[in-house]
Amino acid sequence: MEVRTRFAPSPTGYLHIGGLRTALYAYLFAKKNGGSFILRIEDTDRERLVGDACEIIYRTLKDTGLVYDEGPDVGGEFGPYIQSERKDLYREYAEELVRRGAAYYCFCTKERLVALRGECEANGEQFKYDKHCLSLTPQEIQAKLDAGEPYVIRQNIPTEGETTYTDLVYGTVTVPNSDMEDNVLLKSDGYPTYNLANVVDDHLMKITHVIRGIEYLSSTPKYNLLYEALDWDVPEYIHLPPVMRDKHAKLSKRHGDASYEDFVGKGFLSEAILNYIALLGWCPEGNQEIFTLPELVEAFDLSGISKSPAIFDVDKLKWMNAEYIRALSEKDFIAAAMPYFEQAVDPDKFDLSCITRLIQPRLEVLAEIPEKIAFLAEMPDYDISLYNHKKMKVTPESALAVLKAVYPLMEGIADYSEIILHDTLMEFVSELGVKNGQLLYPLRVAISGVAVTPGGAIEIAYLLGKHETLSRLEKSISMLEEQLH
RNA sequence: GGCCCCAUGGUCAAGCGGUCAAGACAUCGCCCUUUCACGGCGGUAACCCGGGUUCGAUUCCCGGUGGGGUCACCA
Repeated sequence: MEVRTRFAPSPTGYLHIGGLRTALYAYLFAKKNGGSFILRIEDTDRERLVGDACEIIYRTLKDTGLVYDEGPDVGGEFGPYIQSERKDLYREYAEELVRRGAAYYCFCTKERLVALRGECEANGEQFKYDKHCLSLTPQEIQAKLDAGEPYVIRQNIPTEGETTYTDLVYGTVTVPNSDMEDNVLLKSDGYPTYNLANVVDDHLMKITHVIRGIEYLSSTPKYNLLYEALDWDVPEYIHLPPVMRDKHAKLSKRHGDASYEDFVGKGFLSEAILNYIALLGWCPEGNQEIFTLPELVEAFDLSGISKSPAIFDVDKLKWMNAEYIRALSEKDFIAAAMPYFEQAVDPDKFDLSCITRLIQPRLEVLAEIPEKIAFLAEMPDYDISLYNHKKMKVTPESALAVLKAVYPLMEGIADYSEIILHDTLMEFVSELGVKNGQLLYPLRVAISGVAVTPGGAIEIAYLLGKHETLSRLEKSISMLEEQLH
């Protein structure tokens, strides 16, 4: 039988990291087994809908390469793939469940439910619907229906016994039936709840493996009771441990945790994010950590899925992102970095290939680019204490002397290329009989104006061009002269 | 609180009865070096506790503790 998995998000906003990981695993499992990956939108809660949430979901899955074989915007033979468009379907099955005794009409008012809840709390008991409407006669039910009384359809859970199933990650899970409640299957607005919709759709869409968060682990027996009542095959279950922000809390928007889009906005590469979250809760057999999507598909195996929560570690994501940045070809790097280049400099004025060579190995996230190259656009005001370098035995005084000596030399370079610059300066170093740093360190400060730069004096002098370099050098020399005398 | 699930360094984690208990991130030190990175080398750091089972438990069982999940006309 063909393996079919699905990612079934509810369109309530952006796609968070945990949700994206669920989608990833569902995709990997399907593809690893040569199966299909389906996207289904679960929008049965009409009050929590967020306008463009579906678009965000489509876009994120496309950006990350998690292409779904069937879904709202791509079609498929089991559509529609948006639950609100399947509304009428659920009522049929809810009524069938009623006919089979696995569900029943409930006309209880909100007020009665609230009262019941209050009563339970007063007695220190766990609230549980009391099956009040289960005792209604068919005639009574029909009368209420005819009178147009609002109603819901509830699942009729056995009061005794227990329900067991086997999860492919967690193993055997057993829940006493008495602990489960007669949940609402069909709401008074005619929409199904998750309890009904997930069962109906997973069956109709021929989903073979249900991959979802662990929050469904203990309610799965309820769903299985539904499958059984309808004489349907129960799918395999793969529940996933949560992705945590820290030891106590899950990653969530409410706590301001970053979403996939936030990370992209900060200069994280899509591939790096996906690679990192793949390893959050799953471990491949070997020690490989950097994986392309196809490699992940190849390596993915259920036995590597962890059972305990995993804390999201931005530091490791940063490291991995840096690995991905460094692996980019020059062309790809420039393309990805261009928006950031533009924030700091006029890209037309600089040798981007050279800038790339300098900053590519020094970045963890693309967003660091502007701050690292801002000095190229304009030399900042700086303090002459920058010239102090103990190990190099450089002081503002020694710097001044060396800068004055090197100025005419640089002024005299006719063919101002990186190589000539390098050879000229290195030759001068040996003439002076000093260490490289005693010339190059102060020179770098003099033309950059900052303590830390990507690349050294030679590269910076080249990037700046002869005119700008000399002008900055001149400025630095006069500043030193002014302040030292 | 009831029920379900989980438990190896700060973090991700390998391990699946006998290991000096992998690897990665972070951290620390050294090397490289014109600053900072990159790169290379090395260090610090872990089996939650108590009972069993066994010749032998990180590994199996039970209890405790700790953590997570769930108890909606949300998913």
